Amino acid sequence: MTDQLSRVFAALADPTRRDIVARLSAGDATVGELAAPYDVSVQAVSKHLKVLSDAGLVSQTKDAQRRPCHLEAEVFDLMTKWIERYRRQAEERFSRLDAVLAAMDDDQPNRTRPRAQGAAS
Amino acid sequence: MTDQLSRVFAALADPTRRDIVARLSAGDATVGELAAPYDVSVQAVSKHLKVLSDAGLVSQTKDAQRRPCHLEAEVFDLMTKWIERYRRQAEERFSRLDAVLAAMDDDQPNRTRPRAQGAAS
DNA sequence: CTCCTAATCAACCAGTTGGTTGAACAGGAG
DNA sequence: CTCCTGTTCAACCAACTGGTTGATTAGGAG
Repeated sequence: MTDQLSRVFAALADPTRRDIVARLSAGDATVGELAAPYDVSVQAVSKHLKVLSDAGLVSQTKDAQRRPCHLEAEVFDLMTKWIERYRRQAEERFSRLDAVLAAMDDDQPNRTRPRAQGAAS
Repeated sequence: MTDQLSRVFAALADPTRRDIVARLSAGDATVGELAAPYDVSVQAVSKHLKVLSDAGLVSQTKDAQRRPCHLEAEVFDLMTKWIERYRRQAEERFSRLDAVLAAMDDDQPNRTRPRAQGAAS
């Protein structure tokens, strides 16, 4: 799982990590602050933050002993782009199919419909 | 990992599964057709399809022995909504911080700035 | 009916994941 | 210096993942 997109999706597949992202979207926070609401160890949260930061979703800076965490929102674009590409493609296919079916109905109302496979590349 | 959002993110964390989604966005396909390009067994691809269909990303119908797979694009909205929510929130926070910094500059041009953490983009 | 094809089920294996505990490190505070 | 705080490192464990092979089911073709 070497590529960033995989790391980003994998990072967000965990509810605790999504929750951490949600809280960081409201403002930076230290590891301890982030760990407080959960009944898992600070070490576990530290691991979650490592996963998030390996995915490029979070960055950490130094402030004495503290490591304030900051959300890197740009990485979201990577996902959004990927998602939008295929959603748009799928939707276009639907409308094309609809058009074809409509044309066929106009043309020969009683013909059986083809399987919706024709647009495969 | 019970909730659907987790299942969707986890499903897309695998490059092979993302590739399958990409191909299905161009048109429906059978398990065998989907397995052909990869050098893994058909069983492995069948497992990938189970993961995708458990996530609600893919549905399978029956056509004799064949199981044509179809992409369910609506599930993408679930992700997009989640992503957009927190990205927007984070971006609003940035602009608010920018406003604060601007106000400070107007007020006392020579004061040292707080750590420029928020505006880093 | 028998044979072939498409797909899934079942058992197994190596590697990863999310958690634990205990030790270590870095940096103020007394 | 010593102590306390915040965080990470290291080793370990149970559960899950992505892959394999072999058996099984479902359905058309001869």
